[in-house]
Amino acid sequence: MSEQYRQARLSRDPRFDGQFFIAVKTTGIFCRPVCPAAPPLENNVEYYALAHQAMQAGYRPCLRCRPDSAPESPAWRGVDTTVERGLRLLTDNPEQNIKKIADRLGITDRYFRALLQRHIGVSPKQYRLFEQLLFAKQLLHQGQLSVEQVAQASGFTSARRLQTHMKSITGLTPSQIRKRKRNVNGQHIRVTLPFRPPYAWPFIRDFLARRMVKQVEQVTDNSYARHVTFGEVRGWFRATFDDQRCYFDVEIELDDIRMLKPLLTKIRRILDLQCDPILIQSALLSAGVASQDILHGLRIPGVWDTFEAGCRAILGQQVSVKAAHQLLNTLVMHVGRRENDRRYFPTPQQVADAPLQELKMPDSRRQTLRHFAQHMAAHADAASPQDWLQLKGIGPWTVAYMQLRGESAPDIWLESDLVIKKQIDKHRVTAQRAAPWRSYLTLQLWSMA
DNA sequence: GAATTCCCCTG
DNA sequence: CAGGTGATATTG
Repeated sequence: MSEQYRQARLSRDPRFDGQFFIAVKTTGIFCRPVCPAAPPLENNVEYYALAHQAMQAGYRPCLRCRPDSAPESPAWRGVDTTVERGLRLLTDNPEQNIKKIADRLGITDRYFRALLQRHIGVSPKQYRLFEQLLFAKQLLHQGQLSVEQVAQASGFTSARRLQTHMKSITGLTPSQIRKRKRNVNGQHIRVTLPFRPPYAWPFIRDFLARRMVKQVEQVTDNSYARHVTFGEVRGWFRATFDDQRCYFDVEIELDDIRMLKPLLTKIRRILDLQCDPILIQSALLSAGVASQDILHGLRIPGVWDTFEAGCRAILGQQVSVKAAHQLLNTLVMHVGRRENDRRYFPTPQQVADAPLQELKMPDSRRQTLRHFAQHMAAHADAASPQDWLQLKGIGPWTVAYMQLRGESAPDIWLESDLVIKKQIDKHRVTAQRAAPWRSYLTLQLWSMA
């Protein structure tokens, strides 16, 4: 195992970035496999699967390669182990208390602590703290936000707390971490979101462009931008693709800086940045996709949330992508809130209350859309696929589409889709062999049509 | 015990 | 003024 690590770090191959971390015993610093610094001697090196473990062991993050900005490991790496699920829950629900998380895992909080301690040597609380610190570190490097704002954005209740912890873990104060002067005049917050190459940007771009909602989204040759809302909080982002450096350069405007983390999580999902393309590629090959047909770096193009995905799916029933696109734009034009030249995708309540007469489609589908919106308005947080299926006019295809695009679920197989049916025969693929990544197979087949 | 808040220092 | 730090009272 350590021989593989050795080769991976010496080659500095970005495909290994985020998979493990290299701690250097002589300096007390830990790095990413892509660190530009001279590779340390094997004798002086320790390997860790998680940045948190290296920090727990007393190492501080390297200032050159910034382990805080390594791409996240795939969400599904060992998706069945309780530990991995627990870690994911801890990061995805930073506010929720440990006991609740243990409940969701079906174990007691005491056992959860013990489990984490044994497997990764970090307590749940520490894990969260390290996570916050790494995020804060990234924001400090970006240089747009004050220390106070960074503290807020990374989930600390005060700048004081950020300071103490930052100093105790890295030995440096927040402003020392920020090597350049703070850029107060910068218009936008800027963050880089890394991915593991390759990334099939042209595919994602064209996919998004063909379904783009005017005034809400904007797709250019190398970027995707949109206006968003988190309840009352409004925001905007633009993610610009950088193939060379293997990241998206993201500009952000936000009313409430505390929403920064949730927004970045959304963007990561929409652009499917945590995907491990090598894994996907081999899944596609074993399903029987010809190697010259394979789209290298294929990702799932996400949408903002399941409600929006549901609207898109319902409006896309029985019609072409082009017609669905037309309907979607009509819906947003008439129902979405408008402010100056910007427009926001409508909320479930807004759609539920709208007459929807402008939509040129059968009345039954209008009803479906309305019922769906009412349902989503009533059960905003507890929406589940089973519930959606109960609604008249929502069948397996629609639900699958919602999960594929709205949740970026990796294993959605749109078997009832007409295009997919044709493609299965034509290319003689065995979908089962692509599990648990059949969403990618679905997209691959769509793209070949 | 740890977090929070406040005060005051420095550049 | 922004940021860093020690001291203090309060809290669970």
